[in-house]
Amino acid sequence: MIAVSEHNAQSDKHCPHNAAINCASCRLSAICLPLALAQDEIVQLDEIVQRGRPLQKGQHLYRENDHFSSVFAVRSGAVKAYSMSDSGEEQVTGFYLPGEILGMDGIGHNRYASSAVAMEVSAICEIPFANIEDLSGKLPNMQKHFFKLLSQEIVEDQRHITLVSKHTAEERLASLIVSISARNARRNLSPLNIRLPMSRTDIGNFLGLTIETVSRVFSRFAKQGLIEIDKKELVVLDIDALKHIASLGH
Amino acid sequence: MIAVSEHNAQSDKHCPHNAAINCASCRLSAICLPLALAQDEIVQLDEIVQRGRPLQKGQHLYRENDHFSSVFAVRSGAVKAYSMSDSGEEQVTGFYLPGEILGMDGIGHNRYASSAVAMEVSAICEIPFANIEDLSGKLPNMQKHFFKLLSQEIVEDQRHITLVSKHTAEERLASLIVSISARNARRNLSPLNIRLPMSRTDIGNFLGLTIETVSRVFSRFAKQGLIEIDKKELVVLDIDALKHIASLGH
DNA sequence: TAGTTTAGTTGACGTAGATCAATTAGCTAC
DNA sequence: GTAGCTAATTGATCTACGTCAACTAAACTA
Repeated sequence: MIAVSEHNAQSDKHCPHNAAINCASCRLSAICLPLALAQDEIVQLDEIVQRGRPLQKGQHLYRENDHFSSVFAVRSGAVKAYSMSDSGEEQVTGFYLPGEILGMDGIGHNRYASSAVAMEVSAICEIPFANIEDLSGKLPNMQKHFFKLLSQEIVEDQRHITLVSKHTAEERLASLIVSISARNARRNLSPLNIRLPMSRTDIGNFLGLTIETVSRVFSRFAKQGLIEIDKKELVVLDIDALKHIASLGH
Repeated sequence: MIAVSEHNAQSDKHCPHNAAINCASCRLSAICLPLALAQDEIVQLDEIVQRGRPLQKGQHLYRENDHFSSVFAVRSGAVKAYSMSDSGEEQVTGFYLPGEILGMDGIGHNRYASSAVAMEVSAICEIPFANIEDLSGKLPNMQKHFFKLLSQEIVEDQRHITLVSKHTAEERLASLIVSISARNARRNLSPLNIRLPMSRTDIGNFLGLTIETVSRVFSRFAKQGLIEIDKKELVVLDIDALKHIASLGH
């Protein structure tokens, strides 16, 4: 585990990835804790959250089959979760942006079902699950919050199943762009000027497409005037058109 | 809601779908509550479980966007969950066999994200979620159990994403056969003589394939001597070969 | 500054599975 | 009985996307 608190005072100063030092003042709390948690409840949660030194690009937060002990909230940067099939192939199961929570797939069998790796320098909050369980027993709102979080991930995954099993390449990619745009908006970032933290390979893997198809569809969208794209810099020119494409049946 | 308790004493006698009248004596409890629940804890759960009259084939347990109030355990029969995309297309999100629990996708937004319909005459236990929350606050084991259930569904869904986005038609169908076989075995039914409760259309929809492809792959498996199939009666002749196919990379 | 590596783009071609269509086998109705 | 369903099978053809391959442009290094 890399994200646990280490007291390296040096790197903890003046670093944009260490802006928040507690949940109550974290400007992401509205996403991370979309809550009916009272002020004192947040304080209690705050006490169990561990904040580590930023993860460098390529560093793992946890690996598939590691013993499960914590869930994690992304504070800054971006994290990719992926699992290996028996046959050794990688499947990207999700991208996690600031305010989002990952690692909940480990609860069921006390082992993580996926690995998580930073796609860029990232700050992470670690929340030991045993403490969440304790706190949930005492605070009904907390319990409810985590039941909801888990349930929402189920719904998301089922939407993703529909996406990859019934939709065309254009619909899948449009859907991802719209999703990232919406998640940027939630954090008060521009929904139209996006920096994609993931590679084409990751996008393709996540969407069940090859890298070549991803590249071609980006080019096609650009040619149609829906986006401008240069490497990882994406400008959305016609979000409505993309939403329309994303919601088409196949 | 159809499955709530109605006191129709008539139909509740001598019916194979009403064998168990409480959780403690239900022979499915090992699956439904794969638990560290103590005897008295099971009794407390038992008190909140409502057992209704059997659902007829085609009857709904709940519908997408219905107000969420309960999760459901299948006691006998088989249930299909599906959702409608914006474009009006059906996506089968899961098949639920005796001992399995459905409806948890409703927790996140207080509305079911899918509809659930009986594929054959089915007996269902309804468990009001508010009571689960109460009980979970009091019984840490109960809380843990439901956290696990939700997490396991996430893991299952992610496996399914891999299946439909990275595997061939043969691998998908072999995987489904192996899954149903294993779930039969868990209930002490034959893992080799299977009655499929779902139509070819449902299978195809679940696996992201057309009905024709499903039919062709069944025929191919039969020709290769891996199975015998006649309508919904499936005999598995070579489970190891099917497991091998199911675990191949594409 | 050239030399290597890595990420991405674009084109030509092949294929798994979709689509379209015809046929069969139960079922229910009357 | 036979007319009218619906579910499933099988064959012939089509196509979206994968595969293979060539090329470009950053970024890394020595």
